[in-house]
Amino acid sequence: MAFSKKEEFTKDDVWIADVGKALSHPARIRILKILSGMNVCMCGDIVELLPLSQSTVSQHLKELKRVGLIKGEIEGPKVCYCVNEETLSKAKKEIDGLFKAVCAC
Amino acid sequence: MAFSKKEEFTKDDVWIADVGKALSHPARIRILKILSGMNVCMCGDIVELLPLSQSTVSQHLKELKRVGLIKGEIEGPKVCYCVNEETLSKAKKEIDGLFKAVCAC
DNA sequence: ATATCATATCGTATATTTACGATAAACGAT
DNA sequence: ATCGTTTATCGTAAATATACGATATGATAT
Repeated sequence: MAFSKKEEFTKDDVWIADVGKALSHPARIRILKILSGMNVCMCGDIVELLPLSQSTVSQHLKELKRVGLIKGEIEGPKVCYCVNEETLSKAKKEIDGLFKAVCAC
Repeated sequence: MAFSKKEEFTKDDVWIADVGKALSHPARIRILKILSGMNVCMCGDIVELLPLSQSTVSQHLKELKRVGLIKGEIEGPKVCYCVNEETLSKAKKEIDGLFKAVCAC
């Protein structure tokens, strides 16, 4: 973006777009699914389930954490990740609202 | 992406990610909302409602069209855009499914 | 034929994303 | 104190995304 114009949009639209961005890579969709159901899950476990290097997975986790869709608790040398139900719930509501506003579905 | 590894994920995950990408810019969220309710809408009308140049808006429309969230019909010299209820409906269902899989919401 | 209008595409600059290996940082165990 | 384990960050390269002005395209009207 040759200096992005995101300031010129509403907070709501920017937030939905941010969630969209977090969901815009299949690895991150996969990570969310992996974390679901589990109470916690280590980064290393996720790395083993994905065709990506440890550092790349760490970046994807960071992006999901940035928007708040997951959270990570440091537990000794490990970090235990889990989905953030609160933000996910908010995201679902916002996206539902968008679809409701945009089409009859 | 130093040659993306998207082939290594499931079709479903790639598709949801693709929808996420289409929704990952506030201008495109805005465009969807603008098109909603209207049967059709010209590109030029949208340009006037956004703080972006005509060529940039055209690119955003192209991205939305790529995933199928909107469609454009050529009508004389104009192109009339409208939301694609069919794809939006599918997108809503898939995203709902993701959220249902991922959290209790 | 030519002028006009609407839109897409091209060329370009800059920013961001994705990916990796290598290294650093933080902790527990020996 | 040093070692192994786990994760984050740095450095880097290549691909994409965002934005714009300029130009091309395609259709209608004169």
